[in-house]
Amino acid sequence: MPELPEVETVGRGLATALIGDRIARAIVRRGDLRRPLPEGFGQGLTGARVDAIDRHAKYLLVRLDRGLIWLIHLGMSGRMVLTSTAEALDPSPHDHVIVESDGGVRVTFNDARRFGLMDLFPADRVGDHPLLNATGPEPLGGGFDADYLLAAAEGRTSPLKAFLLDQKVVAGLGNIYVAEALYRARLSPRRRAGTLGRRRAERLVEAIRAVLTDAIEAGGSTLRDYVQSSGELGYFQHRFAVYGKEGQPCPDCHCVVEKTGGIARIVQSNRSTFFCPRLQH
DNA sequence: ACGAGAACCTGTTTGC
DNA sequence: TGCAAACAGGTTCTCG
Repeated sequence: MPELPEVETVGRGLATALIGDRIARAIVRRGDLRRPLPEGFGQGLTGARVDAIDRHAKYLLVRLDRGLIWLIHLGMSGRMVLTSTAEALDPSPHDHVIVESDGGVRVTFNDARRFGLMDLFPADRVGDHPLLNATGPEPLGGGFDADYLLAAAEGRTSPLKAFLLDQKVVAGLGNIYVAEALYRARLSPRRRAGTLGRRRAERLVEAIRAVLTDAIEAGGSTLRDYVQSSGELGYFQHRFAVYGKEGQPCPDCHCVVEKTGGIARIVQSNRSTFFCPRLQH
């Protein structure tokens, strides 16, 4: 489910709910996530104060006092649900980790597929954490520009779709926002990365930034509603131009479903790709 | 080193 | 309606 904008939204929701408070209780119902939770995970969280929450790629870094970082990745199906500790504890299936603050907030990590993961480690080791080191620049940060992308794409024969999904190239894009960014940049997902060239690289960088910024904004507005109602963070449906729109008219060129018209769906790297074959080259 | 594909796991949607 | 296949927004491993 979550790509960069969703993770950003979850982080903001957690920050509002938790920062400044201490973790009064941590319950591990199932520790075999994508990787097993580390030894002493629950005890390490208990009693710690939440000082800050940062996002790096699709990871959340919950900075605790005592020099610890609680690392969270939501995987494909991970969700964070906020409720009140005043309610009775009544876990649903796939509620794997439950954390309660002394401020009365209960945070439930639910993840049916268990592709998500958590870790707890000393903050001074953040620089050499293998998971965090495996990611490229933040797309909304200063290190991501046409020069960088051009250099990264040099000589690469893989399609732009696979290239942009590679977290070492740029951090935080997933299947949805790659499709949306390529559409916005008018670039075919099948184009070989190495054929990008400067002008297209500039367009692509701009499109990636714009698509993510829009989605984060949309997440911010849904956050206000969700925190008050369902308590579920980060699950929002931004309106997409091409993702999931197979067979529908292209929003920009209005081409319709014939041989060459409408939004097409193809499979690349075992994932669905949506694009407008008429506009994207 | 790179790229393609399978694998991890479970729930939901689609198709016959 | 029922059942099986396909599919799901992520990452990582293996193989060529």
